[in-house]
Formats: sequence, C-alpha cells, structure tokens
Amino acid sequence: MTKLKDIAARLGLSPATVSRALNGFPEVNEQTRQRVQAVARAMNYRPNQIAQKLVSGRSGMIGMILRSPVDVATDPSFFEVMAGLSSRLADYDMDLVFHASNAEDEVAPYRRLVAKATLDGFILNAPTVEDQRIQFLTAAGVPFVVHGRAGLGVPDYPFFDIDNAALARQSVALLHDLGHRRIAFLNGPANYAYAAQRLSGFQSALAARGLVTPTRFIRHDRLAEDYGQRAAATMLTDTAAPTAFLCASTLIAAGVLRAARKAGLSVPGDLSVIAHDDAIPQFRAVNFEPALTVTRAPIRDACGPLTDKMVRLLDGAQSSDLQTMVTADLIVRQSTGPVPVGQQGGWNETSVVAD
Amino acid sequence: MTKLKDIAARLGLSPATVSRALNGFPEVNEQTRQRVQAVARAMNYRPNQIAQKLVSGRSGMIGMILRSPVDVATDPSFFEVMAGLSSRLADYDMDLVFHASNAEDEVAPYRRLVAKATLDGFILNAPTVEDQRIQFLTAAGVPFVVHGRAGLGVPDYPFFDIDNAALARQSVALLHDLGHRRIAFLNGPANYAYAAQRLSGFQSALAARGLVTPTRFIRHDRLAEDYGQRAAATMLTDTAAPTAFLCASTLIAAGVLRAARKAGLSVPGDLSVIAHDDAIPQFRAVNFEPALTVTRAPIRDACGPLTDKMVRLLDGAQSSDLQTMVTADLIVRQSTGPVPVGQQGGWNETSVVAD
DNA sequence: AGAATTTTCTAAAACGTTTTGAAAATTCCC
DNA sequence: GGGAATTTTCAAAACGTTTTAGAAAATTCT
Repeated sequence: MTKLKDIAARLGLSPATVSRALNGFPEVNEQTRQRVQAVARAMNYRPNQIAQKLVSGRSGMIGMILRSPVDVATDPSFFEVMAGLSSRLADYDMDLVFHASNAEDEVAPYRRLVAKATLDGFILNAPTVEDQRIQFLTAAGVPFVVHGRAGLGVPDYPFFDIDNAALARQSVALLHDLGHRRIAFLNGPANYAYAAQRLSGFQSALAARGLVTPTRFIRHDRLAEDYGQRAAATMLTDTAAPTAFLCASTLIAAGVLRAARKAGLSVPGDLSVIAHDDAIPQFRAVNFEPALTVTRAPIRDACGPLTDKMVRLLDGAQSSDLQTMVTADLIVRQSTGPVPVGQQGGWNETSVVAD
Repeated sequence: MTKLKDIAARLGLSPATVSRALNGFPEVNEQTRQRVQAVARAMNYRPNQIAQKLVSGRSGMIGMILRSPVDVATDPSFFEVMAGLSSRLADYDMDLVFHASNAEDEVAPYRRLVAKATLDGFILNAPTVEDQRIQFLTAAGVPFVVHGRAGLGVPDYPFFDIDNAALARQSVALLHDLGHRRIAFLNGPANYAYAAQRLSGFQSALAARGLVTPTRFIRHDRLAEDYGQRAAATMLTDTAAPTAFLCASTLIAAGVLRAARKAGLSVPGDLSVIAHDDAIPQFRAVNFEPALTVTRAPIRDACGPLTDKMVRLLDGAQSSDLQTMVTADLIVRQSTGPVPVGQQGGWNETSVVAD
C-alpha cells in the first residue's frame, strides 16, 4: 500500500502539500498539483480511510437496523431502500452498516450502537405513530434521518416522506368523481404513521364530500395478499357492499382482485380498485389483470434524498432545511370505473344504505 | 468522550498501562487492573474503534454484496443470512457492511471495494458452479468465506455448506423405498452450485437403484411457487406422469401441491411430494396442507459457523481447517406415501413406461 | 547485603491522514 | 532594487489507540 509519505518522498514534497494537492485545496500550485496527481495515479495511491476517519472524527458509517420479525413481515420495502441507500452512500465514500435485532425492545440496538459511538448516524424506516427510536435518538443527540415521519404534522427532524394524507384524498376524489359513494379502505397496520396519515386523509376527503364509511369497512393489517382477499371477501357479502376499494398496497389489491373474481364480480364493471404503489420491482401494478389504478411513489426515489439529507445533516445543516414531502402520482389504469347503476347509494352513520 | 489518557491522568498511570490493564495483558498488577477497570467503568470509557483499527490495520468490517436483481428474486435466504451474520459479528465487535450492485458484471463491486481496501473480508452467498467472485477474490488474496461452495468437490477456501448431493440421495431413497420409480425433480437454477450438487446426488441415487428420470422431468428454475405449479401441471398430464416430486424448496412444493389439487390428485394418496426446507420463517413447511416431508437444514445455522470461520481466517487460520459440510435432517411428514397401485412402473431411457 | 531476576510500569514510536502556524518563494508596486 | 503583498510550501502537531524498548521497582537468590 502506497501512502502519502511515499508520494511526498518521490516528489521531494511534504505530505502536507501532497494531501492538499489531492484534496483540491486552492493554495497549491496548479503545476505541482498535476505532478502530484500523476504520481498518485502511477503509484495507485488509495487514501487509508481509517486514518482519514481518525482525524476527521467521522466514521463514514451510517447504520440501519432491521426490526427482525416486524420489518421482514411487514415492510417489503426495507431491503429495497437499503439497496438504494448503499449505492448512494457509496458515492460519498460512506458505508451502510446493517444490524438486525429481534429484541422486543426496539430501542435496545440503538442504545448499544450509540454507546459504541462508531456510527455517524442512523437512517430509520417505517416510523410508528409515536416512534420510540426517534424519541431515543433525539434525546441522545445522535444524527438521524427518517424515511417517513411520525405523527400527522411536520416534525422537527430531517425526513423524506410522501404526502400520505393527500394520496388518500386523491384516491377518494377519483372514486367519488366516478360516482362511488361506498368506499372501503384496506389500510396498513394501525400503529404505523403512514397508515394514520392515510386514514386521516381518507376521513377528511370523505367528510369534505359528505360521505361516510362505517368502521367495519376500514381495516388495518399487514400488507399481504391474503389480508386483501379475506377482508374483501367478507365485505363483499355485506348487504351494502362497497363499490370501491382503496388499498394500502398493490399486494392487498391483488387479494381484493382475487376475492372479486371468486365472487363473480368484474373489475372495474362491478367493483373499482385503487391502490398505493411503492413500485417495488417484484409486484408490478401494470401487470395486474386488469392493470391497476394507483397512486404511485417509487420507494427508490427516497434513497437519493435520504442520503443527501444525512450528508448535509452531518455537515451541520439545520433539520428544518432537510425535510421533504412529495406527492404521489395518480395513475389511472383499468381497475377503476364508474359506479355500477343501482349502487350509487352511500352509507350513512349507522351504515344503512340510503339510495 | 473519555479517552485512555483521561483515565491514565486520573490514576497517575501511563496510557500504556491502562491499555494493557483493560486488554487483559498479564504484565500488569492485578490490583492496579482492578483500579483501572473501576475508573474506566466510572468514566464510561469506550475505546475509539477507529483508533484501534488504525493501529491494528484491521477495519473490523466485513462486506456482503447483494447482486441486485439476481439475488432478490432468486435467493430469499439472502437477508435471513445477513440478519444472522450481523448479530454474530456484533459479538466480535465487527460490523457487516452492505452493498448492492445492479451491475451486469458481478465482480465489479468487489473490485471497487478491494481497491478501497477498507474491508477486512467478504462473505459470499449462493455461489455459481464457476463463481467469478470467488476466482477474483482468490486471485486478489482477499479473505473471504463462502456460504455454500462452487463445484462438486471440496474447494480450497473456507466455506459452510450443506451436503446437497446427500440430501438429494436421501430424498430419492425415501421415495424409492416407498415404491416410487417415477420421480421428477424440480431443481433450482442450473447455474447455482447447490443445484448442480443436488442434481449429481439425484442422478447417482437413481443409478444406484436402477432408476431413470427422463430429462423432461428434471427442471431448473427460480425457487418460486408458480414455477412449481406450472412445471408440475404439465408433467402431470404426461401419459407416464411422475408419482413423486422432489422440490428444491418448500415454495416450489407449494406450487406442486396447488397443481395436484387442481388436477384432482390427492397428496400423498396419488402423489408424493418432498422438498428441501431452508427453514425460512415466512414459509413454514409444517403448516402446509398436508404437512410437508422435507430434508431440513435451517439456513440460520450457517451464520454462527460463517462468522467463526471469518474471524479465524483473519487470525491466520488455514483455509483447510475452515471447511464445514453438514447433512440435512430428513423429516417425514404427511406429503409422502406409498406409490399408488398400478403406478409402480418406472421410466426407461426412452421414457416409455415398463410396468 | 549485593547481584540477579522478575514484576510492573513508562516514554516514545507507530498507524496514515489532515490541519495549524510559520517559513520560503514568488510576484507586485513604486 | 527594495519592501510589501501574495502565493506556495513545509515542519510539526493532532486524532486515540497499541506496541516496542527499556527503566524502575520489587522480589528472589546466594
């Protein structure tokens, strides 16, 4: 391994100048910079990252922790995000270190790693409504960036999130404009912030349009196909069955489509289905039969912003300058259509059909 | 952050003694060791890992690289292994750094990371028959440990693997003892070493028992349910349909069971199904209907050995001392039974039934 | 008691960078 | 051509540990 000193010796310079020449400092003669760079390349010089880290006080390592049983089952996007982050971080010569914990206490691994003080910061995924990890890291003064955000408002830490409330409102708007007045909502697990946000958007959109959805048509569960199928199957047997389903994920929508098929209902003839689409390569909404109408916000899009925010946060930027909320695209495909005739009646508070 | 010097100052000792006291060196008075440890604890001392790494020349970081489209689709065990490894490595105060690459050239990310020289070693997953990564790392002299092994024999690098050939032989033996003579094999993708090893075991077991399976009943594809379903469906329409299926994964077996149901065949009455079970929490072979007979080798079991091997390898152990091959357990449940009467005939080379 | 060991500790070097403070070299201006 | 201003370079310190070489203190031996 050639080191700075070797290059310096070869050129009759001091290590200091060589360091500056390579790191683009202005106070070094352009001509010598050229020479230095040439020799560095010739000697195949690679700065020793560990040494750099020691003097800079930064480890260049960002931690991401998997809540083992929870995330794997609940959040298929975790690895998608991790993969994206690792490439982006590599651009900054930073590394993503991965930890898994199956502790009941989700804060425990953070406590341990913060004590070790070897990571520069954390990236958090899938925050819950009152996320313990966020509370701990805030109290500990450790830098972190959240993919998503806890609560319903704008918090005081850096985050990248989609506007979940808006996305639910867009979906309701589309369906209502098509004449639907009985819209069921197969939401994600209730403890997740995104689910709470979408629920809030859903409710407010309904209210704004004078609609009502009885609680038995609003469900919370893991983003899985059989949840969609089972929930839809029962709801469709109701005397006042929904004419439209809003699904928290394409996987849930797949279940709903299956249930519809089994019930002999055509989509979008008898039933409209709309879902939110994270654009995870495995489950493609376009390939659905019929192609799925979705609000679309590729989860991959979060990776760039999240890394940028982390880097800038470590460089001392203000949290308030590191908050982004993007709106999802509404993509109308074949799974939504006008409400079937004779089904235009809405639910009222006591969930009796008034047609 | 309290450092070594602070403790030394507080006790009127030199940093050297403090360092030795904490690291259990013999040449320090037991009494002073006690004092040092007490003060270290009182001052909440944590050694700066970066500094340790600089002097030791080790980074304490082990790399694991995801071949992005390939692994995600093909190897559901990747993250299972990663999660296990990260906990085990943590016991040694080492970190697992994760990288994802969607480059066509699977060696590229290794080349890049080896050049950076910041990782102590790599853990490789799912080797192919002639694995490029292994060849590169061997040539580069970089430490690595393989989960699995390339080729059919015993290679010359550290690895942990299950005896894939034996597992196929066990399965064939069980089925043949039950009277089956027409055994189909839904194997994994042909380029993976494990698939080649199982195929070899399958063939040799058949040969030893005077059986033959025509190539149209041996398939290679990704470990997915619909592969199992489709392949089984076609095979079952054959005039000399298999009476038993050997599946490379429980997921494939799930597909086979579906195909059997659709074809109106009962398992194990009309058809026997056996699979290899990695024991990944998501797909539980016990919960199958009927409960699945499997060769079982929990993938989690690899994590401990793999980390141990890596640690010992970095400590200078011989590769030949770091090779483990374990045999899978054969667990007989409800999906295997005696061959149906009238179906005892085997295939011959030209795949005509001789009964 | 003095020499020879052994035990216990220390000062300083090392790991490979970056950065600070100062010195040397060059350019500028009159 | 001489001083000031500017540009370019350097020596040394710093980051926080471990380790080497050796000194001091304590113990054992004769």
